[in-house]
Amino acid sequence: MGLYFYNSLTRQSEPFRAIEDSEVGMYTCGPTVYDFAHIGNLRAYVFEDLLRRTLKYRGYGIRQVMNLTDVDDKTICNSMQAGTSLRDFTQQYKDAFFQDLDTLNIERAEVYPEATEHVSQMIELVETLVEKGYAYATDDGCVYFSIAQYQEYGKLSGVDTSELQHGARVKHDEYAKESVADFALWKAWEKSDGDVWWNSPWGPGRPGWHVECSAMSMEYLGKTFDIHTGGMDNVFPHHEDEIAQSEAANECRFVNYWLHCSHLIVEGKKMSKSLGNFYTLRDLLAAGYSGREVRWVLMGTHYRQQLNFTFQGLQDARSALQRIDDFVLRLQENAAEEVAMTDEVKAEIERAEQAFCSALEDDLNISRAIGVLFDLVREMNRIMDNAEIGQAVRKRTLDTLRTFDKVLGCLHIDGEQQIPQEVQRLVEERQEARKNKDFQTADSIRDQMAAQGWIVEDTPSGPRVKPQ
RNA sequence: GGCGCGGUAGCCAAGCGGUAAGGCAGGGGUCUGCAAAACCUCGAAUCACCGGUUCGAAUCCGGUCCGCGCCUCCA
Repeated sequence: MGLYFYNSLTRQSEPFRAIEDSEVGMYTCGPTVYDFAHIGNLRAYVFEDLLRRTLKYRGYGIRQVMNLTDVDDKTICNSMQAGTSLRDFTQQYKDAFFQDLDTLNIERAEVYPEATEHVSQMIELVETLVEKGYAYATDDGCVYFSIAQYQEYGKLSGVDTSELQHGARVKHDEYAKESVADFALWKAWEKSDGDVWWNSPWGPGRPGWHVECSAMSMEYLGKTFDIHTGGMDNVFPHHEDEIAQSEAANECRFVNYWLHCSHLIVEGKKMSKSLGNFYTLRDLLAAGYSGREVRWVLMGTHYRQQLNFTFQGLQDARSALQRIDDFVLRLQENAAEEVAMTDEVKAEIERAEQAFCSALEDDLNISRAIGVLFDLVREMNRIMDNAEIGQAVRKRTLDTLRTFDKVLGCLHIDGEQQIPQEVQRLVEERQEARKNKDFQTADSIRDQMAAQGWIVEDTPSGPRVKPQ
């Protein structure tokens, strides 16, 4: 059927057509590095990783750009409170961010531009907008984008600028804006900014938030590119403003497909520090969960669906992954003899591969894809229960799982688990005892192994050893 | 107030006009020295509720209730 995405811009599912198949340009809104990422942020990054991996799986080349916002109000404020330079302050969270990506097995983007390294490009963009009459400078040294000048403003979010609720969180008197909906492209230096400022044609100051993504996407992906993603909350104003800036300045389409990911709630409630249900990845690791368990949970719900993150869900993930691990282990056991692949097996595998792919093609329907995976696990287990299967089938099935894992990124197929000699010796001793019908000794050896973190299971073809 | 999303078994979650995938948990069974794993099997008589459209609706339309999001820098 081909790849389909739900495009926020048109509010419907559309077939994906890349500008160039060899390299899909993708801009994914990245972290503001003033704190550790929380699981809500990470859900978005996992979603973007799934998107990236699915595109690759379908044969596209990728050029993904993810910005690191290392200057904004909060970042400046927090760094001053911490008494460190903006650079040192953000560096620790940049490092933490990449650690989190690794823990969740999120593939690296091709480029991670930092806002503070691209201020000159942002200034250029603002200058262009001023020249073209889309932006105006005020007496206090700020520059604003004039919504009134840009006819199509609101086309992404559907907001009617004339009906924007005034005053909710804006201090009217703070800025000399022509219209409340106008947004800052350049913010004049204030005392609270400390030593954080850059020179500009409008005096010292720093770029507005929205302009960074327009300038950096243009720098690394060109004026028009394929996909732009982010959280639902970015639709307005952030992405709306990006469209306005970019299309006004470049006089061409900015982005072809906008994909937005829904938020998550925790144990049925909105995640918030005051409710005590606010978690970073570190919190979950400290509680004994692994990165892949967290990845499984964050990935398992369709990205446009609100995800209910629960500790029960993490437990469930552990069990589900264990089921797959056991299946992989079973496939990896040496088959005594070569048994040809039957048509039944071949058909089963091909059907699974086909169904897995078409599920993902349908706007990344991961839940359906995972269902296909488990269908395959059950069918192949059934086949193995009923007949001896040979190496060819095992290899073919493992290859299929490897292919699935290119997208899922959390199956353990080729990680070699070395069984310590000591444990191996216990297994042999236990086998000896079992042969002599000395089950008391056999069971006590099993307990001994368990104490060392190893499980032994008896199968028709001999003992199977796996870590606890 | 404006705009938008969602409510499916004990829990998580697909399905979005043709009679309810999958995972976890639970009951029963097969296998096993015992286990474990695996397989088989049982389980939704309100798919939030009320109307409507249709031969047929969890799926479409209208209303109600509940949860959630955005409305100036929050994924």
